Amino acid sequence: MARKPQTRPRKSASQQRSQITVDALIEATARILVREGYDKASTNRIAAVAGVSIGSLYQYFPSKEALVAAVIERHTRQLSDVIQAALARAVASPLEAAIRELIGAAIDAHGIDPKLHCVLAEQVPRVGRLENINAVEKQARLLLRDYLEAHRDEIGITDLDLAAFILVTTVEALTHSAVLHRPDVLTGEKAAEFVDEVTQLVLGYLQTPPRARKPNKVSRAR
Amino acid sequence: MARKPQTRPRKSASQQRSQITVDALIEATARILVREGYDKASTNRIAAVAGVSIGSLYQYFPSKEALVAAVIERHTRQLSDVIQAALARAVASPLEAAIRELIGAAIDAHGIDPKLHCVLAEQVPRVGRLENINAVEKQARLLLRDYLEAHRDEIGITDLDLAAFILVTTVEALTHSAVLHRPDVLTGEKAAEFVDEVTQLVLGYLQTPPRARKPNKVSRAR
Amino acid sequence: MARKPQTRPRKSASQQRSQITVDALIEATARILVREGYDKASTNRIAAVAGVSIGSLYQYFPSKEALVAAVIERHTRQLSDVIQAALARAVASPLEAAIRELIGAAIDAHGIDPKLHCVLAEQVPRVGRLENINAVEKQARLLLRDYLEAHRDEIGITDLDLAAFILVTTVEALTHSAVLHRPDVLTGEKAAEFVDEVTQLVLGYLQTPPRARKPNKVSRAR
Amino acid sequence: MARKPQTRPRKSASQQRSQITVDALIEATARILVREGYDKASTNRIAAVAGVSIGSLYQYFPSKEALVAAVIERHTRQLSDVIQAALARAVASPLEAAIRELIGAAIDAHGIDPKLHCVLAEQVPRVGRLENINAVEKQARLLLRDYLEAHRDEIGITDLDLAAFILVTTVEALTHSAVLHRPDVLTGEKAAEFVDEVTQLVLGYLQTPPRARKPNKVSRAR
DNA sequence: AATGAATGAGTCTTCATTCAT
DNA sequence: AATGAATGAAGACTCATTCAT
Repeated sequence: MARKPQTRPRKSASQQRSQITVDALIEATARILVREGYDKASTNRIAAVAGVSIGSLYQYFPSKEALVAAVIERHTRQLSDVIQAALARAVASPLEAAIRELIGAAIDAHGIDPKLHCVLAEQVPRVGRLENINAVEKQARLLLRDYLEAHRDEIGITDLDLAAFILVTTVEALTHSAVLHRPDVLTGEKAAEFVDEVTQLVLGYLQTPPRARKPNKVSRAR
Repeated sequence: MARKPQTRPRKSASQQRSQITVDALIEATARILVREGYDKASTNRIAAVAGVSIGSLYQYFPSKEALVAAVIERHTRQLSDVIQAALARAVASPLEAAIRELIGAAIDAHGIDPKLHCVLAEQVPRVGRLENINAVEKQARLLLRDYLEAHRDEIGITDLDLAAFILVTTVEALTHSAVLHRPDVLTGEKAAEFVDEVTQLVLGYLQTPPRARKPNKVSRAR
Repeated sequence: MARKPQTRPRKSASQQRSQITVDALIEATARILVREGYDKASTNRIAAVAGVSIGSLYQYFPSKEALVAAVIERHTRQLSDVIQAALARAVASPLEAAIRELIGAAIDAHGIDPKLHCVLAEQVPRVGRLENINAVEKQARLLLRDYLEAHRDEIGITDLDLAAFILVTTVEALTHSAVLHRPDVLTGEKAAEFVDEVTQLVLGYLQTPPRARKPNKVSRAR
Repeated sequence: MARKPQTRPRKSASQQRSQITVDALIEATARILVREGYDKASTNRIAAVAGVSIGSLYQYFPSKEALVAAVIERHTRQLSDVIQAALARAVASPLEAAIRELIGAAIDAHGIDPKLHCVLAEQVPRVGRLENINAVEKQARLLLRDYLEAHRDEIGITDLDLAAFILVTTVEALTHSAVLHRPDVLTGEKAAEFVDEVTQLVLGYLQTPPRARKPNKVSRAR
């Protein structure tokens, strides 16, 4: 790779140029997805918005799908960074602080590019390479499980996989749904209340003593 | 709709025939969505599967969007019926039984046509009149709010709108996500455990005495 | 098929309309191939020349290849008819008359649409469905072989497969090449001379007594 | 071409380098034509296979057509050399030996790069300057005509142009067709038989005494 | 009403060729 | 000279929708 010293600057220059093109394409895709929706995101339109020829688009992305996948990946990486950082901070914290950290991270994550997040969640067909939109959640599930394991004696739950699944799903859904349907609760002083409520929800669940649980069957109506 | 009895039998007959055609088209659309995905659901294909000419399709539905909207509406109505029935039963029940009723209803609702539910949720672009997929949730939120209001003294929460939002979102998300990612927890004996856990989550939240809540701020990392 | 009597005329009418469209497309393809060459024969251009929308083109032909294949088939069928008829006449004729019949048929066949014949022979890539351009020759080979078998005692050759191969290839090549490179020998009084010469070539070969053949090796230069 | 000896070594060096590049490009083109067909032979692909940048390709060849023409020319020259050599040997030989020489040469020529020969014959559109694939035949026709002229008294034919045309076309077509459709007759002991048969065909034709020819008309069916 | 042939705007994608570095 | 990024005209093909019968 670094074998041709004299061509390095040249190559570096062209690599830089390529990178600019690639970035412009991803950015244009994201912008179109947000502003006009998935259906309007045709490759020709993306190229035009990126200020790049359609030929260049196909030099870097083999298909429209690959382009959208790149947008997803970029967005996912940003989310992931926020979540990772929060969980890293949380790992040494006591239970409640950790939970608050997690919830705060979820809110922050959903604040990264909310419009894009919605489009990716609602309009992009989860098929082929595009189905790993939920990768972040999976990852969060695993990390949280580890945390719960380390704090096993503080909580009254035995099936930690299930608990992690429930918690991550709940926190994600609440944040996501709040962004979409109740953006008011995420701004100003209401935000703190929202965090408190969700913390309460989660904490109450985790700390329930095992004996309080009654595993009686429910008669489910057909 | 089926109220007009014997009068004008001829027209009634043709109305009936029309209804059959309409149903066939909606059914064909749903089947194709499930079996082949949104992208493959072309109007010509739908007409063919419905055993109807493309011309007739456009006689009853002005656009492809209208067709998909009809599928959504039909599915939504089915979900709605289940939820409504459960909430009607729950309205006179004590808190825990009501919660279990709600969770059971959510699970039942997701069992109506899970494949179609997923496709509608994941592949159908939520644009134009197609965005009322979430109408059921809205309705459930209102009904639940009424219930909580009636049981205000049993619960330690003041913002009932927020509480209803949190509960409905949580239960829906957990059920939906379980169907998609952890179908195992919804079958056999695990199902009861799942209901218990979610009940615990919800009940613990609702019953927390107001004094136990500490509204201290979290330092949210950027 | 003939079950719906009352719709017959209607259906027949639309079938007729379809047939007109199909014919127009094949004819347009052939014309473009002749006038502008294979490369210029784009589906959009074909549709335009046929006075038909591109959508209709794809309603009847799944691909450009299918369209060209249809042209080949149509041309091939015409050639085939001429050859078949000649061989049918020849089957009861004595050797020389049969040979003359065959050569005459080859010339007639090449006169059907010489320009198209050349384009098909020279410009159409023999790949996929398009490779059976040579089907006619194959068929002629088999028919001729049967004839030779029936006249075995008049000819001095044992390997009839090889003989049929040689004869068909030779006659086809001479006619084809004459059309391309020496069109003069196929018109006017020269035509008769050409037929005489080729007849002589073929007849001389077939009638050579076996004893005249000397199978001595040739030293082939590398 | 390689005549300029030691003078100006620098330039000579670069000329040499250029020649290497040119050869690599022609070779790459030929290889791709053979391995993947005409359609897959894009200029970018050719440059890549040749280990040369697309820019350099266009430094040496003004168009794709020029590149393919160079391949044709190179192949044609190789064929030509074989044919020329054979005819040079044949010029002093008696009739039968000369004929055998010619046939052997045709077979050898078709053995030079049979795959490439087929691709050039079947897939490369004969348009523009690409149509001189048949140049070799033309040349052979002239040379053979001269030979026949010199041996006029041994043969029973008056129209030597026509005779040369018939002979060259026949021998070429038989060899070509054998390579394509009956490769078995060109290998092992069958090869000798094939040469014998073709020799017989040609010799029989040439030696027919004029008086044996009967120029009676054929009634050609329309 | 029903039919299905016809429409054509618009999509994805390729590839010969140019040109800044 | 060499490089390879960029270009964009053009091609194959799809599909929602219209309309003559």
